[in-house]
Amino acid sequence: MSQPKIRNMEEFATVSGISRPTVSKYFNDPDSVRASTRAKIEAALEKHDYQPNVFAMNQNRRTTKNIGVVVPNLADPFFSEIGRRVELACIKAGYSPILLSSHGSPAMERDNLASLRSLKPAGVLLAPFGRMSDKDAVRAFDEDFPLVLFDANMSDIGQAFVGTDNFQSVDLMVEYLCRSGEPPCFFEMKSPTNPNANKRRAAYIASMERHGQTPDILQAEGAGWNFEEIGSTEGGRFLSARAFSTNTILCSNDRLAIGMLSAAYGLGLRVGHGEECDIRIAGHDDHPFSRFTCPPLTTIAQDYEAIANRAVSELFEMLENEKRLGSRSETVFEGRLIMRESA
Amino acid sequence: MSQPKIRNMEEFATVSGISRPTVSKYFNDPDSVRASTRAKIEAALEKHDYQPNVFAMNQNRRTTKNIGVVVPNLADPFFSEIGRRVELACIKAGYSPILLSSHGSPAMERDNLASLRSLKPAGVLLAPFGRMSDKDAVRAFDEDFPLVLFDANMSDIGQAFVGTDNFQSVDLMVEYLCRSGEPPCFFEMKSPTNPNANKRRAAYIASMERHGQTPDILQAEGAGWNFEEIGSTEGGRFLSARAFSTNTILCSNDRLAIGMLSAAYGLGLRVGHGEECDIRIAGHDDHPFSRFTCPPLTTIAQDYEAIANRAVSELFEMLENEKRLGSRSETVFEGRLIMRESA
DNA sequence: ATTAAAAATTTGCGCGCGTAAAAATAAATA
DNA sequence: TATTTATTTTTACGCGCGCAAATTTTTAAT
Repeated sequence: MSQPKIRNMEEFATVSGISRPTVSKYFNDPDSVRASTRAKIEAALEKHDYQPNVFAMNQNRRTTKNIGVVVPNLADPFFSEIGRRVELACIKAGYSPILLSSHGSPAMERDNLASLRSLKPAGVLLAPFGRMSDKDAVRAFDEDFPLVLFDANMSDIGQAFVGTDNFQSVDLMVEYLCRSGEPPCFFEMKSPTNPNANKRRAAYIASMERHGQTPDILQAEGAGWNFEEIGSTEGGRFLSARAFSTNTILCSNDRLAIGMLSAAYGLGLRVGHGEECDIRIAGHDDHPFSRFTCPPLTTIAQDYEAIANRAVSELFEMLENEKRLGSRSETVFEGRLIMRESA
Repeated sequence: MSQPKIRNMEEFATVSGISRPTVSKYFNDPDSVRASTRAKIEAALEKHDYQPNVFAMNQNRRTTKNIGVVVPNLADPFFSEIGRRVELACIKAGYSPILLSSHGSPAMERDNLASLRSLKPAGVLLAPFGRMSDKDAVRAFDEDFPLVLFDANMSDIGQAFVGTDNFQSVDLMVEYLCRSGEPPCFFEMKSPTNPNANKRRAAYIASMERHGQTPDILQAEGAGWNFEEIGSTEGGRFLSARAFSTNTILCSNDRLAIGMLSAAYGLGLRVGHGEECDIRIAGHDDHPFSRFTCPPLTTIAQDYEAIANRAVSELFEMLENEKRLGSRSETVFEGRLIMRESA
């Protein structure tokens, strides 16, 4: 922080006693210059607080240090949580993450990818809508940039996918519920926005049959992202109509379960696994608030940290190898059963 | 979408039959060129899908079209909601919002402002931590860029502030609670991270005294952003110690209230305003999930939409006038009482 | 038709940096 | 010390566009 303000890299190179191209090299990778040179530059940095012009830097670069991160909806705590972890992992690796939410709209997902194009990102981490996504747009993007999908898979798109093993996680829950009481019914959205929902339904059916039970699936009308609202309204309707064949309900995700809990409360039903309880309700995802529902929600915890870290490391591996791998990798982490009072 | 790909503005100008500087002018403001010229350019755009290089554009521009939006914590639904609305309002106005979360850390708030500097934003909308913020950094930023604060105020920083009138909103709640039952105690964090918390405490005291009641404030130990956790643990402790002087508790915000509800449930207390209930619990903010708590939470709704829109319009007014206004404007919107079952 | 105003073009410079190739220097090895 | 190897410097060019001043063309008004 001295008087004469540094205006550009040329001036900074002068005051640090190093040539400009070398300084440029330093900023692209501090380890690529000799230790003594690096020390000189960093000494100068202490005094003069110069930082290269981002726009000029990226103009001629083949690839920038930008990493695009696109999630379907930041208002959903699941995505805000996983987005946060991805963001931090990128910063830690020396990249500039750009976190974009599609606000629940597949059209905006397309727009977000278009915006990212102009930022020449080194790579992109995308949690796609899935079936609702503009498949052509995503595929085209995949061809132009290193792309890693997380949370929701799309067949043959992206160099890698990282998510949760829904079959394992749902089976874990079904097994627990069957063992500890009546077998679960399954409550979900009629037209789910997310491919995981379909996998969970399939997993539920398979798991129930394996346990010699008959699957019972109830689907809520309604579209959009107001899952709590839908869970409450439609779930309440089913509850008061006694539409569930058993006293145990497995919801496709925690947000539906939270709505269902609200409906049960409104109907005066006692939720839980105690003797005096009327029904059991379980969810999936370990939503940040599911610890504080009444009663606390039994659910499956996805390993946010592992998913985020693996997605990032998959991408960075691609970036280092500089070339697309021949094979597409799919990584799924196991879910953990979180036993609380609701089931 | 034709064969010969357009590489730069020069080429695009050629195919559209317009000179490059005029095309440049068009991209900076489509209305600044003659209608016939605009038509020609847009016709060419249909065929050739060219878009200017963002980095080259911003390199020499005095001011970019970037708008920085910084919130303390996107994991908090309040900020994710208001951030979303601000983002959309910016896009609508033809700007490029860059939404940054400080993840609960004032140090990252400082870093975020530093990152924004290098993006030469046309203006910045900041929801600061307040007392915890790096005041010097924010003030310095204010001197270099058009800055509008929202949600939390900092005296004499920013050209404008937009938020909620805590005195009005808390008074509304206190008045309702006093009228409909026992006067409220006040539950809050001992060391709040947000200036609104202090205003709400002061508002509570003032309002209670106006109603001829004695204020009773209980403060929870603990720091950080796990408000539900703190509300549950500390709130539960106070509840079981019968530390509250009345049966009515006004929480400083909804997240604390959600924790408190969870604690009350654990203790077997019936929450609500009915005859058979033990305590009443109320919150503040109309958190997206407060409709689905058990029982649904009585609270104060902040006018997210109005705050976001006003903050954006305040900023854009500054941008148009091109110069800093002499006076600093402060706008606060009234809160609405949302009566549900918890109080 | 003449004039004035508005818009478009031409010309030309420069932004701040990436990058490549060749030359010079330093460090590591024999 | 001589030689090899790794870094750094020099030199030079270009990226894609903003911007300003002067000139020309178009449009509107008289």
